[in-house]
Amino acid sequence: MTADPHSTAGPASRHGHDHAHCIADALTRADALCAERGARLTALRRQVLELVWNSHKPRGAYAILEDLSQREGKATAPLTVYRALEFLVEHGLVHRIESLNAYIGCAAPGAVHSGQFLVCETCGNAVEIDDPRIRAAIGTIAAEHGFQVSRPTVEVRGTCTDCQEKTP
Amino acid sequence: MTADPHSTAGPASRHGHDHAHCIADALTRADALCAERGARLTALRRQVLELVWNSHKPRGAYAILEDLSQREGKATAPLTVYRALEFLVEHGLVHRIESLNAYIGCAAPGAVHSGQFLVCETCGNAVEIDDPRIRAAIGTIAAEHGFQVSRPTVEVRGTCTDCQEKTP
DNA sequence: CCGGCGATGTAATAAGATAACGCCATGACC
DNA sequence: GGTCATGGCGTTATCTTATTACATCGCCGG
Repeated sequence: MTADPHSTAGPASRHGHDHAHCIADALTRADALCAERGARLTALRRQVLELVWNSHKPRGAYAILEDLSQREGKATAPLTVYRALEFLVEHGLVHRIESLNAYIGCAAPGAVHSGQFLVCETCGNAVEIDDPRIRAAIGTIAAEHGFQVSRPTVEVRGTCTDCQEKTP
Repeated sequence: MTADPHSTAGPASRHGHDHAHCIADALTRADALCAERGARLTALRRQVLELVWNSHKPRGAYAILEDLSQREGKATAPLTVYRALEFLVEHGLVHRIESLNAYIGCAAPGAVHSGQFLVCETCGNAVEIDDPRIRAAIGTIAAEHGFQVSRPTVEVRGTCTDCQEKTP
C-alpha cells in the first residue's frame, strides 16, 4: 500500500467531503433505479458497486476482485467480478474508463450518459462531466460523416487543479 | 482467418482506393518527419509502421507481432513490437485506440493531434478526424474545471455509412 | 580505440478478459 | 405443493494484452 495524499478510503478525506455519504447515495440511487426497471441488484452486484465507489478513482477489475475476496474471506473468480461489472455498466451505474481498463461509479445514473471524463494523471482521480457542447460537436461531426453514433467516449488525460497547485 | 468484405489487404480494395499508395505515403512522411527531428526510424520501426498501415483498421499489438514474425521468418518477442509502437506513438506516427487496445496509422503526422476517431463496430474501420469544435469544447470545459489537458481522447463508436447501407 | 548510449534480444510474468460447463435459487405456472 | 424455465453464480481453463528485468549489440563522439 503506497501513501497517497488523495486517498479517499477513509471518511471525509477528499476536500473534506464525506465519502461514506457518496457511497450510501450511490447505493440508494442504484436500489431505486433497479427497482424501477425490475433489474436485480443482487447482494454480489451491490457489493461490487460499493467497492467501485470506494474512491473517486477508476479501479481495475482485479483490484475490485481482491477487495471482494478479502471481504468474503475466500478467493473469488475474475468472472464473478466481470459479470457484476457488466451488469452495472449496462444499467449505467458504472462507467468503464477505456484508457485505463478501469471502472468508476457513475455520478448521475439514470440520466443521459455520454461518458465524458477528466482523468488526472497525477492523483488518479476521474471526474465525470457531461458537457452539451462536446456532445453536440460529436453529434455534428458524426452526422457530417454519415456516421451513426452508438457510444461516444471522451477521456481527457491531464492534471487536476489540486495536483497543479502541488507541483507548480 | 475469416472472410472480410472490408479487407484492405490488397491494393485498391477499399472504395477502389490504392492502399499501397497509402502505405508508401505514410512511410515517406515518416521518413521525412524523423529525419527532421533527428529521430531514428530504424528498419524494425519502419517495418512495424508498415504493418500498422496494412489496413485502415486498428490492429492489436499481437496481430502485428504475428505479421512481423512471419515476415522475419522467426518468432519475435512481444516487447519488440511494443517498443516500436511506443516510439511510433511518441512521434505521432501511430495512434492507440484505447477502447480497442489497438493501433492505427496517423493520417496527418506532424500536425496537431487531438486523437479523435470514428470507429465502426461493424467493419472495424476507424477514421481519424480532428474537429476544431470538439477540440474547442474540450478546451473550454477543461478550463472551466481548472484542468490542464495533456492528452484528449475521443473515440466515437458506431456504424459507418457503408455498413448502414448494407444493413438498413 | 573505447566509453557510453540507445536499440534490440531473451525470458519470465503480470494484468486484463473471456469461454465452457454445471449447479442452484427464484419465480411463474399448473 | 410440484415442476419447469430462467437467470445468477461457481469452477476451471484459457486467451489476449502488456510489462519487468536483464543481457547484448552497434553506432557515434571523444
